[in-house]
Amino acid sequence: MREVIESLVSEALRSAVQGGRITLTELPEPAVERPRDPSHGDWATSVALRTAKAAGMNPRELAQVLADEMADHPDIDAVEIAGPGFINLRVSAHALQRVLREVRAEGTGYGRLDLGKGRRVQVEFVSANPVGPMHVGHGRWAALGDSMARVLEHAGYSVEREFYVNDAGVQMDTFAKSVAARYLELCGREIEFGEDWYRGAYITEIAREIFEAEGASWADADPAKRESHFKETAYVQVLEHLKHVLHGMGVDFDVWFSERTLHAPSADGGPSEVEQAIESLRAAGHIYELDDATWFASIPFGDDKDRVLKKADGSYTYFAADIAYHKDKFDRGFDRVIDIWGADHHGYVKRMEAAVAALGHPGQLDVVIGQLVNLFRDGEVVRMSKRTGEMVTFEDLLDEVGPDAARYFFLRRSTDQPLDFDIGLAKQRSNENPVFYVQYAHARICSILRKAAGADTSDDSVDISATVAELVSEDAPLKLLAGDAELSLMRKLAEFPEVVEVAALQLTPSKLTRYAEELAAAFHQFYTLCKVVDPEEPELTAARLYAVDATRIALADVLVLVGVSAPERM
RNA sequence: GCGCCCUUAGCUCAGUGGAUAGAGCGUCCGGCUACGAACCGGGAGGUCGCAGGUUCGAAUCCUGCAGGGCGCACCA
Repeated sequence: MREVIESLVSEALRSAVQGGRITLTELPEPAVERPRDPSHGDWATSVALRTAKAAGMNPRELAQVLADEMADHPDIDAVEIAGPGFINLRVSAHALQRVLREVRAEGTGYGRLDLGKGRRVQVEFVSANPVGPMHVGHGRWAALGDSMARVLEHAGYSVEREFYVNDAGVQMDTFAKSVAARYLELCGREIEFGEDWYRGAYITEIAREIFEAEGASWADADPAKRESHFKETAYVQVLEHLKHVLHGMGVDFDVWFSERTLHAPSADGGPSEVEQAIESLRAAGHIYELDDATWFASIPFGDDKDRVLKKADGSYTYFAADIAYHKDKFDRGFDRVIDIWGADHHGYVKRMEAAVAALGHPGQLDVVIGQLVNLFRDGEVVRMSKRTGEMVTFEDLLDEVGPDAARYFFLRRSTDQPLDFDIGLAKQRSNENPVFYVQYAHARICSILRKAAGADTSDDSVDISATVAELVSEDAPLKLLAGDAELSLMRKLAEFPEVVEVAALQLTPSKLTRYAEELAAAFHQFYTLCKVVDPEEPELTAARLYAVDATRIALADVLVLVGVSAPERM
């Protein structure tokens, strides 16, 4: 619809210039927007205000010339000039009714766009260290990343979801030591527990599983061998657990990328990917040696200071591995890479962007910073601590509120806003809970359709799509849908492709929950004012059933992008 | 000290340089002998943190200040 309006305005400008009614050396952008106030119409353009000076006319005068050019378009009912020189356009009922046909024809594909033109995008998110349970923030990244991927797919990108597994490095060793210590306790040994070791109850659980499976045989083994064995056993367990929890919220990854593979020698025994990445930067002239360390000159790429890649002791920094990781991503052919990180990593963004630019992919990395989650229960802050073992984990939260409420609440705030998550509210089945408000609209529609079809309302096996196929006819006289509530509903349905576009361009899936609530509200208002099933008005009933079914489809579509179910009954 | 994010109604938050700044909750008033009242309608409630600047026009862009959050390793 936006394109239609934009070309209408551009056409009016061109025609007015050609006809000599205005004088411009250059045609301006159409500057089309949706007015905040619905009484100003469906669309407005400020083009007359912006170009009045260049055209040497006063804005209202210019607006009048342009309005005259636009008046005859079949999709436009009214063109009005308002305020200092806005041109307000009202879309015709006919054009809105056509939207209903579009929604039903496209079904789950309604709102699909070709912004991506099939370009390959990778979204990397969660990437929690596999040394313990995920915290609630991980849940937020999971919901955010997965919905972002869904939106990008809907907008025409080819998307892959990836989880970076930090299976190398000291936190893995700490993890192994911690598990080994608990294991030795179970074997009845006295142990000394390191200060920075992990103390969560889950460590003891893992140790117990190993103890039960393998007995006390490792108690007298060489500590290094024992820890190495425990590391592998335990981390695989944790990783499987992470997959399981994420899957429980409907989040599944295409690729689980192991950090270790970056450090390992190549297949033919040559240099590792980390070494190759450094060499590739060296070849491009971005590497120097200082104080026995190898440095990446990142300042020229906008970083605050240059960064060490290889330390004086010969080992590589985490950043070096991350550069290799991102080089690997681009080597795999992605046109665009999106990383979702917690706010506690924002200091890392500049150097990563610098590295990606130095590797020859400037501007192809987007880092989305997600602010943290504060958990509340009945107004009280719930503290999270990775070490005390008393934290509320992402899994705990999911068990308590369920995947629908969890995903919906995680998406409801914009990403750069810290999220206050109220467990009590998420569990409430009341009008205070927005996820139920939206799902209720969908269930209510299904109920109307069942009722209209004369279906037995107690029969749970009634299939809604079969009901619809029988009930809703393409011959329905949609021109009868001309009341305010009906027009508002159709306007809201028409907005969906724009919402997908904005969410995809700005990487802000939170727009979806807002839209879902607006669409649900438009439907509830329509329902209150318009009786759908009326035996005395068969024509009107047919038309309204058509509109109701289109709403059902669009609600289901937006909920798919959010990642929340669209129940037929509640 | 430096950097990033935030500051909008009593609360939680929307708000792509446009018109009289919006929603939900809370509060007050009203609506089921019609298809799901888990719903709908209406009222009250604002110096958009403060001060400058840019322009036809600023909650939005720029600068400074204040308050809050998070970071500033040859850690990962």
